[in-house]
Amino acid sequence: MKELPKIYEPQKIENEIYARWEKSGYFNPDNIDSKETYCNILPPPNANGELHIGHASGYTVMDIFGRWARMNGKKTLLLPGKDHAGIQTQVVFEKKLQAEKGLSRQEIGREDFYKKTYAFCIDRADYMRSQEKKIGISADWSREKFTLDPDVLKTALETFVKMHEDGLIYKGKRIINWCPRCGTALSDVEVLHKETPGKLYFIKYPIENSTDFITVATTRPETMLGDTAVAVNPKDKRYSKLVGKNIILPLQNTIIPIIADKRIDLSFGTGAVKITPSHDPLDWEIGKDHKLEEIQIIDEKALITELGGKYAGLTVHEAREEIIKDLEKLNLLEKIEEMTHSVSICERCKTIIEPLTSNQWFINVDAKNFSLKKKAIEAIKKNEIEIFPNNFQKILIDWFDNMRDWCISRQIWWGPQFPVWYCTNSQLTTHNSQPKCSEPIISIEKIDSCPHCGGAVVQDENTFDTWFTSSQWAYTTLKSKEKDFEMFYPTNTMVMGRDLLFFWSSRMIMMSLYTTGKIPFKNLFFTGLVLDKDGHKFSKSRGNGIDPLTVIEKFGADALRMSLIMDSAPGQNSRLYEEKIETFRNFANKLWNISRYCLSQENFKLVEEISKEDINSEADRWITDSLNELIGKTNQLFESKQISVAADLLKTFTWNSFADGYIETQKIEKNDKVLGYVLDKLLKLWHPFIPFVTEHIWTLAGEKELLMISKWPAYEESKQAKTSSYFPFVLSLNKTIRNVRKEKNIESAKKIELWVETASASSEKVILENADFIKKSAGVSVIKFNEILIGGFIQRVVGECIIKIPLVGLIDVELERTKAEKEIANLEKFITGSSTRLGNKEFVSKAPEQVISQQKETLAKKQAELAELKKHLASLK
RNA sequence: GGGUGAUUAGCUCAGUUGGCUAGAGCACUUCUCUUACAAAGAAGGGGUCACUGGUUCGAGUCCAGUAUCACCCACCA
Repeated sequence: MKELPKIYEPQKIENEIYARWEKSGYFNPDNIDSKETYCNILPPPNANGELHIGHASGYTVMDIFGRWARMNGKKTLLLPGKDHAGIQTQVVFEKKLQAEKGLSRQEIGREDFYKKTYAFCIDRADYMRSQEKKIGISADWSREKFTLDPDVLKTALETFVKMHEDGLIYKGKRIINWCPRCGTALSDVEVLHKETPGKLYFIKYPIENSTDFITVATTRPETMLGDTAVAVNPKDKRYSKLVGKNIILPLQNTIIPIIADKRIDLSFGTGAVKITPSHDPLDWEIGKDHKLEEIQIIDEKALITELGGKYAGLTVHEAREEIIKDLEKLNLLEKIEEMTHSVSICERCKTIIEPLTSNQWFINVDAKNFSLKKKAIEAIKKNEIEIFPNNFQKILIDWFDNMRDWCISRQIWWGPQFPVWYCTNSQLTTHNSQPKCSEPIISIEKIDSCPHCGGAVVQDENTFDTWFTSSQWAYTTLKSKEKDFEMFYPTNTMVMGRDLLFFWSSRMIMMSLYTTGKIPFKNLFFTGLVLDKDGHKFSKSRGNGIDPLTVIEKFGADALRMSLIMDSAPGQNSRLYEEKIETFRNFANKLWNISRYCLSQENFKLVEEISKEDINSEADRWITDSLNELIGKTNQLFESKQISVAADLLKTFTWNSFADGYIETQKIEKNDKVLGYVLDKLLKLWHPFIPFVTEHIWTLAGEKELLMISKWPAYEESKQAKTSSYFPFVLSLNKTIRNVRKEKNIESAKKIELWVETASASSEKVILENADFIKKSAGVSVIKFNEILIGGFIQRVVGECIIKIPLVGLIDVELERTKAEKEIANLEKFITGSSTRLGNKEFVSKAPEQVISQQKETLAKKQAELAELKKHLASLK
């Protein structure tokens, strides 16, 4: 056996191991022969940058479940991909274009811009794929998809066609969120709200044919140019007489009505609200119900339109100042109050959103023939999808309940254009003469001329919302091979960050139910956000980012994986920092050294199965039994998706039981077969978490096949002993003796005597059985039971035994007294509590038998210990 | 305004059907380079489980309320 380095060096082996996995072909489910399948479609990162720590976190979770499934013999598919990420990528690439070539997208034109952005994405995707491999994802790269791949896109567009036929899609003028900087409409979820200090302006509107006024309060006085009504609550007695009358809108001098609407809050401002249907969502709703005119006075660049009269061309801000000045001159400004209110901003560029009416494409999410949101709610309520953490279920249902129609058109260039064509003759001909030409033509294939009149056609300028394609990802990816779709859909697991709850998970559920009639995934697992040491989000502006590749280079991929999943429950945020990663680097090294020790044993090899004959000692019984128990618990925890608890359990077993306990013991009582058996199982159990180091050790141990496809350990009930092993007692006995030796500075060559007092026959038996081991490892010459020892000795309590070590002349009476007193205090506290409980009739009558007998047993034991200790204390004078 | 989560050792966090004296890692103190491992080993200190009530024989765990923090949602003009 060649000499192995003391320190595990992940940098030297990880790439090679990944290459072996890939070459083996087992990432591809086609090469696994099984009837059972497992599928996780990986969330596609935006193909415009690089991986960040959040991606690494999600990927780790997915890969852990994936590798677990594969080792359980399932045809396992982790399907990777990339997202074109419409607006975001357009913003990123425009900046790049400007910085590198000094060109705007308008200067190179739509077609060229699209081509260049596409090439950019493909390039980034290549780089990102290499990053994903570094993390160790066992994904099938032969099936990798991009949201704009022709086959993927075709399926997505077919959904659009079908939805259009089913009447779930309409194009109409509605109020939408408009980002003036991005120059596009945004859906509700793409808008953020920010509490901002502002002013509330109270403006007097003169009542027609009267000298009276009605005062309205507004934070946006400039929108009054587009007012078409003033509304009050019908229950508001202050204004009931005015409803039905008209006012003269100042500055514009138009006549508009005073209306009653129950959506108006009596308690806010003056209770009277100016209604601007074109520039406020609620006003738009009210305007629609009252059939009010819509006057667009703000354009798509956030400038006042021609309809704004003398203010035309001003920015919103300028117009506001001018209007306030003019109102003051007219003596129509009653007062200004300071207030904070929430301002809508663009999720991508933080520009203030202008609500305005615009002609956009919408999905009706609550159609009569197929209510997307109701179907989704129904599936969730029936628990067809299990959600981790479970309480996200309610949040999701609430969100669906309040969901409004989904605006799917964007006025950007990057992304799939609507497959909709208009005949250029449609505007020239009357509706009656050529009805069909005025209808839009929906066609996935490119159209050159109008099928009705042969005239020229133009394609709809709009581009799809990114989430329109992403929401179909669960099946568009699989549908490019019909066999895959049949085999893997619905998928087993979806893992995503909690920030995607509304953006993505919700829409995937809706769209999948519509298109396939089935849920997209059976399990929906949310990861929390990864934060820095102080609990802040990682961000470029804060400069606190942790680059996954740097971490991998420094500590290894295994350490990164562990640090991302440990100490975190589903949906909970977790923190990441170097010291934490270091502890898992240290753990990988520990496992490495454990293995190094094992491999250094003569004739060592990994052992798949052992029989009863192979178990020689109490230590062997204990470790194999504990291991079996560990396997059982690990499997349960995997089933319930508690991987961090499972990893914690594995770590405790590996470090404390196996390394510190069994290996130390077995240096004296060798049993390489058990050693090989435990290591075999541990490498398998650890593999999903830390695939690189385990695979490496596996190979060094002489295994020819890959660990990645080895058989996952099964709990064997028949093997499990009825009672737990006494061996931990031997270990602690040993430890206590060694500790005494150390305290008293007894040189290792000097043997000591061990006098044991115990009423427990089983303890005595165990000590006798392990006498050789105790003698050798603790330097004991002779062991005596229940004999009277006179003279100086040190006394300790171990389990059900009092041990005495004669050490004439070496006893520090003061120290011994202190120790004894402290222990006595502890015991008395426990005994008091325990006796009180046992004296309580209710406890005795109501608690389960097992709890009571256990309590009694412990109490008796502790009382005996206490008596001994008191005797001992008395002897120490 | 509505909702969710958090609150356990100096720090970061586990603790899933309520049951022996509440755990881990890091940090700290003391000792040890003993041939798997100093990225380690041994020993040790450190906690009224945010607060107040309730249910229960028994509560870190269940219920109600309070406080502080974080996040999310919302058409507060």
